[in-house]
Amino acid sequence: MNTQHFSTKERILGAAEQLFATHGFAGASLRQVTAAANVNLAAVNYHFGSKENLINEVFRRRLDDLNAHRIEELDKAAARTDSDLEDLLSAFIRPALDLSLDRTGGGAFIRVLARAFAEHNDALRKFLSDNYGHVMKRFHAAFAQRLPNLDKEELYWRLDIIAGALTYAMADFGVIKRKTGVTEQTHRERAVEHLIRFAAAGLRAP
Amino acid sequence: MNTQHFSTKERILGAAEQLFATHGFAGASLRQVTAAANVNLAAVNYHFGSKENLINEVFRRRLDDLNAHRIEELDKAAARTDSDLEDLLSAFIRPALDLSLDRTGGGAFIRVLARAFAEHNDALRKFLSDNYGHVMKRFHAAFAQRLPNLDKEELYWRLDIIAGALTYAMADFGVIKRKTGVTEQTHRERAVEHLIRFAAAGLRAP
DNA sequence: TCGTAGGTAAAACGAGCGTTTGAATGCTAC
DNA sequence: GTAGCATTCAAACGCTCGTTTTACCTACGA
Repeated sequence: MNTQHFSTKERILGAAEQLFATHGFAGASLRQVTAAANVNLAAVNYHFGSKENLINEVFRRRLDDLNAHRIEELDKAAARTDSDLEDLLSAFIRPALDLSLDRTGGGAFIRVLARAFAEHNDALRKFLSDNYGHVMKRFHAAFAQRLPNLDKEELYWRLDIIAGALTYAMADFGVIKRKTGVTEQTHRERAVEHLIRFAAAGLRAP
Repeated sequence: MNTQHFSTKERILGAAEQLFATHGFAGASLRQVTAAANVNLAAVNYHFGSKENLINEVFRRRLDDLNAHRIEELDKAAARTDSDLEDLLSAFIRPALDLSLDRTGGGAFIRVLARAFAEHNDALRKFLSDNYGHVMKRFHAAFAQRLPNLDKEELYWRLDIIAGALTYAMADFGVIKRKTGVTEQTHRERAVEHLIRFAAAGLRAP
């Protein structure tokens, strides 16, 4: 993580992601971050202006990719005529799984994202809604097409529940512990399979 | 909240709950807490010993009640011969709803609980598992009886997903905004109805 | 070769942190 | 009424926080 061929900005972002995931935004200090990144303390304010803005950049770095992949997968699923509910769910869920398994710290990012929900920060919510609201709209439309008998508002509720369960599962909040002999990757993939099966049945509920 | 007929300890616990929910454990200072509680700064260390211990007491105050109510409701549902899956889910979910609507700050506590999951604190997880693990066991047994064809491990996964979705819904993490003219109470009750319907279908999935 | 701009460095700023201290206060039992 | 105890209070402790300042390095175009 601290290897020298990453730029100062990249090393700060990586270290901040890890430490925000572990200790929270208030709990991780810039002195911890810069020490972990092996850069000078003043580098954060030089490159990012403030701690607040560093937090925003930690989000931007990952979310653009995540939601682009979701749209990409959704388009693929929509193109095929034989795609079902599980395929749509997979388009939404698997990119998050891939990110959580990314070896450059994506797993930490999912935990950061979960913290962001807990922060209940209005500015951040607006940022998420403004930048990624269209993704939710696209998925809603796709699901609505497959579930023509489901009330629109009811569908919104159910998608919200799925997003919550996904965040919870990917951030490893749950009580189910990984068994010895099962890799982290396998554990997460199983969680996704269970989640998709569960969510598909929930969506099909009358 | 600051009315004088509450004891100093009670006023500190109430103010701490609110501020931990809003700003997190690290983000809320004892100066903020004692100011909101209208007590002297030194009162926290006098009555609770440390900030760390104050956090523990905030949990203990609510969780004993919550899980006692869950067991109570579960026993009631189990006693009736015509009880179904939805009744069991209700026994698990409604006490959390009631707590979230409690006018003495229970709503804030649910958000504190969600933060605790995000903290990923091993000591806290052990505390929760030690003190309330038997509740999950009771519910697992009850669900297993109603779903004899469902694999035991599969059931654990699904209950974990439901707990995640519940935490997410009750802590108001979701993107669904309360419409004007709908009270907070009504909004939460609708969330619970949706959640129970969704979860019941998910549990019945093959 | 020199001037300049981009980046890094160490040190310090004022503010706020959790905690401790010791004196003042209120209450109860004698 | 007063001794003894629990509680409250103002003040201060040492420390860490995010941020700013100022000096220094280094590379590159003129």
